[in-house]
Amino acid sequence: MKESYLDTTKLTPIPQIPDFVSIEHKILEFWKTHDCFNKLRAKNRGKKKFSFLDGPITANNPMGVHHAWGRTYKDMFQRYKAMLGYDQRYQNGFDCQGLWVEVEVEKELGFKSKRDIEQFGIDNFVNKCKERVLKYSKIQTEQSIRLGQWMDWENSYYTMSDENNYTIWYFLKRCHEHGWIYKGDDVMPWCPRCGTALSEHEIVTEGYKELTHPSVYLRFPIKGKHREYLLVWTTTPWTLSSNVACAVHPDLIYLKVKEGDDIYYLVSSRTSVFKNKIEVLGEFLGKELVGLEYIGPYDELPAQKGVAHKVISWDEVSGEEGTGIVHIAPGCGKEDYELGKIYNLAVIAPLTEDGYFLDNFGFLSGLQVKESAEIIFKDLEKKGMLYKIEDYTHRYPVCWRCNTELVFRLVDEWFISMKELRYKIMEVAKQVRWIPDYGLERELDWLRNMQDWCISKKRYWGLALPIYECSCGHFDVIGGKEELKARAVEGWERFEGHSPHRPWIDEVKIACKKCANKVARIPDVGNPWLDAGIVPYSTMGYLTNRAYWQEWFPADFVTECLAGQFRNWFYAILAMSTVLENTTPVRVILGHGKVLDEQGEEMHKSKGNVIWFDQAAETMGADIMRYIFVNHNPEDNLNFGYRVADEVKRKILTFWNVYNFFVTYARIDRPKIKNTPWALKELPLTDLDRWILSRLQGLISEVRKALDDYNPAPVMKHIERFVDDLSSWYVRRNRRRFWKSAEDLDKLAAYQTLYECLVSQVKILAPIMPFFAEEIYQNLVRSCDPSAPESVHLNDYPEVKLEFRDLKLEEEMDTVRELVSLGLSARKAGQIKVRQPLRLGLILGLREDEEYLLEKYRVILLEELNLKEIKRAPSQDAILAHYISNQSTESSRFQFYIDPTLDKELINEGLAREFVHKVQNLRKEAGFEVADRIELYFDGTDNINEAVQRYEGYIKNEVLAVKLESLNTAKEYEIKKELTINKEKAIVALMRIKTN
RNA sequence: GGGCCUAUAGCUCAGGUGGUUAGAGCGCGUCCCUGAUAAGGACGAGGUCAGUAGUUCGAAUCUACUUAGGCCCA
Repeated sequence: MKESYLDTTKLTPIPQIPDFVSIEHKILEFWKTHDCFNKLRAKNRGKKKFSFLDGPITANNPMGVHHAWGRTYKDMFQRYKAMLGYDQRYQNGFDCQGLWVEVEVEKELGFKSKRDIEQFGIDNFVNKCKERVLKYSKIQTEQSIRLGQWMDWENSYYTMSDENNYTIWYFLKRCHEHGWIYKGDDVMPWCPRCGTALSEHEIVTEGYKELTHPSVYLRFPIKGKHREYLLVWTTTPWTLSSNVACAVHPDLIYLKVKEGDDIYYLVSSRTSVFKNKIEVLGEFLGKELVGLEYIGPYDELPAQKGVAHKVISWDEVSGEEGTGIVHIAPGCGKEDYELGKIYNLAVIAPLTEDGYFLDNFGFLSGLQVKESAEIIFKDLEKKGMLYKIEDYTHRYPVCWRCNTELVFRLVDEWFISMKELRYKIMEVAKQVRWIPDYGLERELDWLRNMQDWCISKKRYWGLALPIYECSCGHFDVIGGKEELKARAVEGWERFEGHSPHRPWIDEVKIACKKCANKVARIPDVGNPWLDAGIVPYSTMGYLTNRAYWQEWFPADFVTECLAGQFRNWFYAILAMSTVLENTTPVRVILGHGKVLDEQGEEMHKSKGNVIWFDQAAETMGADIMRYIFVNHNPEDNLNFGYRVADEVKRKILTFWNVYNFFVTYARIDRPKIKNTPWALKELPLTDLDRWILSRLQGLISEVRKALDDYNPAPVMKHIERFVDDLSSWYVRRNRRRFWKSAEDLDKLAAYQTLYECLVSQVKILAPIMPFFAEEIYQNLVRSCDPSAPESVHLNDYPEVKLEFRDLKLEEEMDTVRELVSLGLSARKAGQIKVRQPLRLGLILGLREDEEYLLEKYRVILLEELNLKEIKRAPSQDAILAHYISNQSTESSRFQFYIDPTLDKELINEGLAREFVHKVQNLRKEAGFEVADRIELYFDGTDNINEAVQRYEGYIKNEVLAVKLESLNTAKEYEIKKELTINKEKAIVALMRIKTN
């Protein structure tokens, strides 16, 4: 960049208040027209690398404001690194496969069950899923662009891509080589509507609902005894069909009681369940019941044939609810199943995939599980096994997608064993820098406790698990497309040309390695976190371009929402990278909280408190949203809304005002500002100039430190503080340097200083508020300096210039501002307004070696406080009795005293200043322009007349009056008013002078 | 039941390694400024730092427990 003068005539006047939304649309157009993003990429190509990895967004719906939080971080850090010169990939990602897409498509098509899908045709259905993903990925792209995200949108990755799917195959094969893949039967939570098990990752807390079900007390006759019964309680009557045992706690006390003619066994703490008076016949420990045989409720069903029913011992039995005798059905409950393994119990699984009773369940067969309770109760009553029914409210799991009540079902699923792997992943997790740092603890806790990873799902749209299981029991895992082709013995030609999805992939059959039989792929699809977890490999060409992968792997940075990702994406990328390379896929993970409404409540469509992204962007503006997000502590949830947006707007408005101030006067003055900060070195800088420049270096240093440390929250605070210094001290103290008519170097120094502050500030803001920064940059820099980069985002990030740093000066200025504040406080205490000049201020507590400050900053102190003299008080003796001190003396080591004595001279000056003030108000009231010259006529009390005469020159100068005369000489005027000036009356008339 | 996090002014939040009088913004009150003006500024009121017990010369800060809320798991 060549040093040159700015052409300040090119500055465009700006509105009082920025219209963020319209600015943003204009800038979007500008970036597009000038291809700014590609110019940025070209600028940094081949330089040092910053590898950001995008966690895929589910392309299933339009994006919400909560997505905008993470995306703001993603964009901000990439923009920041770009301004530091880093080459980047800018790849966005879409998550495509999985049940959530299927559910939305089913809703669209009005489907109720898997049968509807199969009738429709799996190929048609899968194509619909693909279409939906493409539709919403396009919408999300548009929304992200609206947010200001700069990404290589043409090159977004899709988890449904061939490369992604085949890289997962490769991963699964590697797992299989370790012997970690197995088929397990387990009792899993199952959604009868979706017809699939829910993996451990999906049973989330919101997946439970408070529900009331009929619970039932039953009596099971004990074999070999007359009218003696086990009293048993259950909340899931349908599982009684599969009862094989009853469990008691071995160490709790049980009772044998008599009610009428019947004898019951139950735990001693639950006798309140009886309907009538009872008589206790005996008392013993639960273990004494173990081994008893009883007649089960459905022994007559074919499915129950040959099953012996016994009492077993279980430590988990509670004496606090039910009867202390627990009905056990290993085919219908997870814990029951575990117990069944220990006691070698029969496993009876009663339900089909969609929740109907199987054929060998007699009168129940073909019945929907949900409709079975009443029928079962009636049947039990008929058999004399029903004791009583009672409503019971409990937390019951429901399907997180369709809200259907879950059942537990015995299923064959495919798993990755965590036995060895979990400890390896834990080691890898420790290589990551977690922000917040407790993230590591959370992840390790999850890893310690997680079960084997269930990777299969009995659905249609998803990764085709490359598992080929032969009827002989042998199974193979295929590691890629080529391998499949080589092994194919049938159907390849029907598959070729299609994506590796159902139903096309299922055409291909291979030969079993063991028995040479033809083998089909298992019909299951994969867990979607496999899809997202592979992206550190698949998107960087692990299998197709290893050199490229090595350049970009591991990623330097990812950022996602904390909620859920420890068990989902963070877990998946760590697990898969551990298997493939035994190393971390990412160096830094920044997690952030959730977006709530302004009341701190979860946003829900049904509550009507949702703020949609599009609406927020078009109402408050994307930059304001970004400001809100960046300004927030990432680990805390964020209360988002229009009130907080207005607050933020007001803060940024201060900066806009300073910018406006600069533009207004620079357009009038046309100062010879240069386009480089080094011009400052040749100018006669004042202490205030040097002070704000030093503060600017401090700001740059703090902001860089925070961003380098992935710590965004303090950034806006630093910026706000600087803007406050700039506005309420630098500009306020220097106004007159800009206003004065002389074109001297002092004025130029002020302009050059303010310009440097504004331009640096704009660049500092660029990654955070890219539109706003661009808007100001185009006017402030680009319009007056054609040699400047075309976009603010093509600039280097500001660097600290140590030669402008002066910490001692900053300290001094802090002291000066503190003194001013104390002086104002003293005035307040004495109820003397600032417009009334005073003779003397005295400061107690100022050290002798600090006395020079009063000389050095004399003008500032005297002007700010409207004093004639300011002095250090060496001791209390210097303080006279009538002096007034500032109020709260404790907050400072200084005490500020003013002498409130007013003499004639001071009173006159005070009157003159008050007179000016009132006349200025009148000018405004009359609607004059700030630069309009006026004729001023007045008549007042003797005191006022005297003061006005005495300060005639000052008054004329301040109110731009060319004439200041007695009211009776006025021929015409535009406004005339009686004023009260310090309790004295005056009449004033103004006449604007016409300029041609 | 277990793990992690949080609790500071009416509201939203700052307060490395313990150190006198606990801060900011918004809101509120009083006032100032009026050439940034449907802005800006000053001053002020407002807090037993969730509670209890401990460690310490000294605790918002460290420890334990309790209570309330959040996230995750069982």
